[in-house]
Amino acid sequence: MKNKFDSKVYNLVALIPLGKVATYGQIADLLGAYGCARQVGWSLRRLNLPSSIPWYRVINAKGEISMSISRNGTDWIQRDLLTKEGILLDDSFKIKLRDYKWDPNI
DNA sequence: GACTTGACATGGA
DNA sequence: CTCCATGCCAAGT
Repeated sequence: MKNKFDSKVYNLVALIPLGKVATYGQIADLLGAYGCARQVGWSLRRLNLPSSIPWYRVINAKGEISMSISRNGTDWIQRDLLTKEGILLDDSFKIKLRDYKWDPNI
């Protein structure tokens, strides 16, 4: 929580209802930083594990899980957590955004 | 201190 | 829907 940006990201991500997912674009937009989706991921990337934030509910616009390089192998854990929450993936390992996309209370 | 990379989004092809 | 190129901002090297 270096700046408000990070705090907002965590707060917003924490507000994502269980069984729902949000895209970086939505998070960034709600933060008022339209186009700064990368920073959203950056903030999470720095403080995800030591936090109780459901970062795994945040995915990219393609509906895929944001798995990067061997993040200690937490990439598959993310998929597992999502599946446990009822967020199933299709054959292309893509989340059905049509059904699981979070509807932010504007 | 400057350049490159990064868990992305959007628009065009 | 997928792939390429561009833009945003900050951290890492």
